[in-house]
Amino acid sequence: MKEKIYVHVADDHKILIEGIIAVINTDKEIEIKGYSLTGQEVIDWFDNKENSADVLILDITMPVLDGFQVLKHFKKKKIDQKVIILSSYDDLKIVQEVLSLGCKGYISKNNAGEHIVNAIKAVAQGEQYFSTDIQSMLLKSLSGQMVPQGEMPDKFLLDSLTERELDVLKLITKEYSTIEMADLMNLSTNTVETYRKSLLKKLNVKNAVGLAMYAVKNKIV
Amino acid sequence: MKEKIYVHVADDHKILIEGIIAVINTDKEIEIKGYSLTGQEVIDWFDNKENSADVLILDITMPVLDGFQVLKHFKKKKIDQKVIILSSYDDLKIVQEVLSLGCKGYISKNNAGEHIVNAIKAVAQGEQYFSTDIQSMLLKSLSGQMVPQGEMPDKFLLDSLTERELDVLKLITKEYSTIEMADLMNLSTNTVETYRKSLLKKLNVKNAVGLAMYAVKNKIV
DNA sequence: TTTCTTCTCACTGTTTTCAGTGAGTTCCTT
DNA sequence: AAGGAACTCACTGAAAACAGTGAGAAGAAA
Repeated sequence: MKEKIYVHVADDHKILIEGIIAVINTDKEIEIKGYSLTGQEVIDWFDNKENSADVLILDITMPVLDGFQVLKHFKKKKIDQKVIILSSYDDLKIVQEVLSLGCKGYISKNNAGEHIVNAIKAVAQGEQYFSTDIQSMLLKSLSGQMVPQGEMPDKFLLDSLTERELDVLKLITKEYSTIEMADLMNLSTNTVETYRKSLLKKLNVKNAVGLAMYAVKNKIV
Repeated sequence: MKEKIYVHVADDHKILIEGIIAVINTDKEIEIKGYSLTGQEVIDWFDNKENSADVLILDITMPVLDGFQVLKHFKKKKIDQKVIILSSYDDLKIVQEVLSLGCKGYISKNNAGEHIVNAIKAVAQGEQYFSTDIQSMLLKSLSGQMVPQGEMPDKFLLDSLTERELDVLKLITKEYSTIEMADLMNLSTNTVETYRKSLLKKLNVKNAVGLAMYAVKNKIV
């Protein structure tokens, strides 16, 4: 028999906590050790030396200190608490934010039931866990298929660039010189210069730095 | 009984292909349909209308058109071929590059054996698949935990920059030339050049683009 | 067939950046 | 008072980027 995994749950809706407890109780390896209804309660609970949990299930939106602030508290105090975010918002920026705050898992409430047990076990073993919809979102964002809300990439200009121009643009952002690019692409330096100048003109910037910044803004790199 | 999954393998080392075939043959659901030793062969094979495969296992480094170019070919021809990259390079940039080129899976050769069958099945079903080491690398990069090998942690570098150097760095990202900066800051061009060179040295990059990219990565701009 | 785009390359010149070295000033700290 | 860091400037030479113009080849589209 394996060691038990102890879990603390935090969400401002008690009915949801009860649901989670019900799901978790179906698994003999996992045991609930208390719950909290606000971020403040979470912090207080863990501040008490007598309390501890292998994994903390944490909601983002809570009154009196939200999930972010709880994570920030752990980070500030250098407490290496394993946390799984249970969120209703499938927003890339939120996911990235909590990841950078050291959380180890993220599951959306939509399909929490099917994921929560596996997530707890994975995180307890030191792995990371993301529900399938979050995973696919993360991968899309990585492969540049995602459009961050608010700032639309300049589709117009972007589409006006040819394949070769894009190749050169990418290499420029990697600090390649014209000679190096020509070498790598098996082209004449004159040709690479042509693409470089064409990029400057099309994107209406005045130097290579402008090209690089454009590439960054438009998620080409 | 499920439908068979047909797979084509491409790698310039025949011994590796044989190994993969051996592993795959242990699973009755999957069947090999040909192999290629160069990127050109892959393209030719798929260009032949009589040939097809549910999944293509593709090496990156190959003579006569590498994996990148094969992916580009599919993209250009708007062929929605499911591809799993089998690479010896666990480099974030490469992973991102092939992801943006539409590949659906990425496993490193280190632990290909344990992953390849699952990868094929997952991708065949339309999912994405990444071996655990690649996954953790991707997640680290997302949460900003990635520390580029060899380099000093960026906090130190960033702190080592003086006020004036930061001023110049910011202006560089705005496409200012040395003369323009000198004018704006009421300094000699020589002075601005000094800061510029100091930045290049401290941040260990080779040109202004490198400086700009550093500034972006470290949210200076 | 003609037109258009893309890709390729060349030539000439100017401007800017990069590299190395040296040095005087102020201000802060020990 | 001495040392160090930051700020300032100068000079030289090489390398790279930028600017403008022109043009042939291949392929797709009208």
